[in-house]
Amino acid sequence: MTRVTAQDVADAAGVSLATVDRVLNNRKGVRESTVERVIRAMEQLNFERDQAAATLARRRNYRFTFLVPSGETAFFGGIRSEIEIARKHFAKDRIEVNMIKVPPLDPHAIVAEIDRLGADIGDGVAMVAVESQIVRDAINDLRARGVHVVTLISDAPTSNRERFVGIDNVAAGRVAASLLKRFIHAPEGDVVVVAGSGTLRDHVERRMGFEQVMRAECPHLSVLRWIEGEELADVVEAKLKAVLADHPNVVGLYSLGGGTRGVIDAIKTDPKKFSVVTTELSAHTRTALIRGDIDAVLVQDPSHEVRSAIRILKALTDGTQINENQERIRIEIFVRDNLP
Amino acid sequence: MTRVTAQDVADAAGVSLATVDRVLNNRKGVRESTVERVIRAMEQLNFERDQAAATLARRRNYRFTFLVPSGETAFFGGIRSEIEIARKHFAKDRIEVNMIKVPPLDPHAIVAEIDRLGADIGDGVAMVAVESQIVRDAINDLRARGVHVVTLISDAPTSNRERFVGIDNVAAGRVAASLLKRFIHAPEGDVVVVAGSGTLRDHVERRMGFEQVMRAECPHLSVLRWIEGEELADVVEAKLKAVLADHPNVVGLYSLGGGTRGVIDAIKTDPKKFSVVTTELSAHTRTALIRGDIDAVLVQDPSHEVRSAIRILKALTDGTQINENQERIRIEIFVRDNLP
DNA sequence: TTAATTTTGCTTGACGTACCTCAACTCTTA
DNA sequence: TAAGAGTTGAGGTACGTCAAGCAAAATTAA
Repeated sequence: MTRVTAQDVADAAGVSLATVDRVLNNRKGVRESTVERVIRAMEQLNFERDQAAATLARRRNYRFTFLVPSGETAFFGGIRSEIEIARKHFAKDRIEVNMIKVPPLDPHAIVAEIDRLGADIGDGVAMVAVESQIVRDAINDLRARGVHVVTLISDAPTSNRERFVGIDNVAAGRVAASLLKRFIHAPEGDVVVVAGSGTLRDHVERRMGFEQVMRAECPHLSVLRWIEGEELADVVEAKLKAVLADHPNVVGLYSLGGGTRGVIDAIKTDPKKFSVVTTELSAHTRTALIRGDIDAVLVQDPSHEVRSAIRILKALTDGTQINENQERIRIEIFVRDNLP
Repeated sequence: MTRVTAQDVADAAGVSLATVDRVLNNRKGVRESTVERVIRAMEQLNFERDQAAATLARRRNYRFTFLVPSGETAFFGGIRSEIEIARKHFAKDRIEVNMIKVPPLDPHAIVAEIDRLGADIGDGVAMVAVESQIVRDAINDLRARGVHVVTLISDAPTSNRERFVGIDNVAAGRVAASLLKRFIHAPEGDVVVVAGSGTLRDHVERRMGFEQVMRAECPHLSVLRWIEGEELADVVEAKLKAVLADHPNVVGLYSLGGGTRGVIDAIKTDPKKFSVVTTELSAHTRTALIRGDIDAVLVQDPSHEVRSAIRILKALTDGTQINENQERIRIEIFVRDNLP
C-alpha cells in the first residue's frame, strides 16, 4: 500500500503535475473542464495531499498570539502555564505561539496592545474578550486585515470573531443549579451565589443559567443577592461570612467565578451545613472536595482550550476543516472520586 | 525569526551535519563527549526537529490495527464509527488505520485473528482486552515481535501492553456511588446494580468501586444482588422488573454496563420513585435524562479514546514523548443540562 | 486566415530531515 | 609501531509538495 501522490493523480487525469498543482492550490489558468477531470481523478484515487510535505515546501511559519489577563487567579495562572507548555509543543510543527498579558477587565488595555503589536500579531489571535464596543471594533479590524480571531473562555458573540473556544456558560450555570437541586435535601432554604465581575460575559451567563433552573424548578429555594467578589479571595471571604451571619438558613452555595479560595476559607471552619458547587480545580478545591467541604466542582480544561485554540487558528489559516468532535470543550464535573 | 535547523546546530557545536543526525536519531558511533556538546548546542539554540520534514524524510507509513468487539451495543457501535472517522482523518498524516471486528467476550477469537493477520497487523495494535491467559500471551508475543500494543476501554494490566487507553473504572464506580449517595434523600432503602458480564474487567472494577463507597459511607443503603444483563436490553428489562417487584423499597439504581435501554424501559412507566445513574450516552439515555427518568450518565468519550490510542501508538513507534495531559481519558458526568 | 489570449507541459530548485556510503582521522592495545 | 576499533566528515539521494518561469499547445477573437 503506497501513498497516492499528486503525480499519480496527474497520470490518471492525463495532465501534468503542474496542472494538478494549480488545481490543488486554486491557482488560475486552468479550464473548468480540466479542473473537473483532475478533481474526479483525485476522488477516484482517494488522493490526500501530504500535509507534511506541503507545509515543508510552503516554508510557512505560523504565528499566533494569545492575549490573556494578567490577573492572579488560579484559573488564568493555569491558562498561562498551559500556553507556555503548548508553545514548546507546537514549535516542532512550525507554529510559533506568543503570549501577551494584559491587565484584566480593561478593554482599553487590550485594544492598546493590539495596536502596539501591529503586524507582529501574526496570522491569528486568541483573546479573552471583555464586553466592550472598542474590543469588538478591534476584533473586526483584525479580521479586515486578514488576521484570524478566536475568543477564548469569554466570548464576544456580536463581533466578527470566527470562533469561540470555551464552554456554554449558560449550560454551566444550569448544571450547577441542577446538581444543587438534587444535593439539597432540606424542604426549603436560601441559596448563595458568589461571582467575580458583572462585566465578564461568562460570569453573567452562568448566573443566568443558574437562575433559569432555580426559578423554574426550585420554588422551595430562594436565591439571595449575588455576592461580587472581584476575584479576590479576601473580599469573597469577608462578604460571604457577612451574608452567612445574616442568613442562618442557607442550604446551598454556588461559586461561579474567581476567588474560590475565599469561599473555602469562609465555610471550612463550620461543620458542613449546606451543599456547595464551585468552579476552578486548584489545590484548594481539591482538598475541599476530598474533605467533603464542597460537593462538586465545574471545570473547563485549560490545557484542552489552549490546544484547541491553536489547532483552530491553524485550520483557519490553512483553510482546512475543523474536527468538531475534538474541539468541543466540555463542562467537566468533578466530585471527590473522579479527581484527575 | 527563522527556524533553527540541524545544520545550525552542527555549526554551533563545531561538528558535521552527519554527527548531529547521529545524535538526533540515537545512532551509535559518537563519542560521549561529542554527544553532550551537540545536545548543549541544541539546547542553546532551542532546536526543535521539524516534524514535517522528519516524517517526510522517514518515508514511513504507520500501520495500526484496532481489534474491537463486533457486538451491537451502542457503545461499541460508537467506537467503531469513531475508528472509521479517525481512519480518514489520520490518512493525511501517513497513518493507516485498520479495524478488525471480533466476536465479543471470546478470547480465542481475538488470538485467532492476531495469528491470521501475522505481520499484516502493522506497527501497533489497539485492542479491547478480555480476561484470559491466552490473550495476555498473545499480547506478549506481539510485543516480543516489536509490535506496539495498547489496550482500549478494558485493560489487561498483567500483560506487557505498553499503555491502557480508557478510564479508571474503579473511580467510575466510586463516582456513581458518590452521586447516588447525594441524590438519595430517603433515610434508608435498597440499591440495585445492573451489569453486563462478570468476565469484563471494566464492569468488575466499576462494581468494586461502587461497593467501596457504598459500604464505607452509606450504611443506610443496602446493595441488592448484582443483575447480570449480558448486555441485552430485553434480558435487563425482564430481570430488573422482577427485582423491582420483589423489592418495593428501592431508592437507587446504578447501571454500569450495556443494555441501558432495558433499564430505561423497565422504569419509565412508573412515576419516578428513585435516583438513577447509568452509563452510555445514546439517544435513549439522552431522552431519559431530559425527561428526568434518570439523573446522571457516566461516560467515556469514544472519539477521544480512539484518537488517543492512535496518537499513543504513533508516539511509541517514533519513540517520542506522550502528552499526558492530552491523553488522559476523563470520566465524564452528564446531567440534563450539559448534554453535548 | 492570423493574431492574441488562455491553457497546459516541462523542468528545476527549494524545504529540513533521514539514511547511506566511503574515506579519513583518532585513539587503544598488543 | 602497527593493526584494529571507534569516531567523524563529506557528500549524495530521497521524501512529496510548492512555486516559479518559459515554452508549447490549444482555444478564442479579430
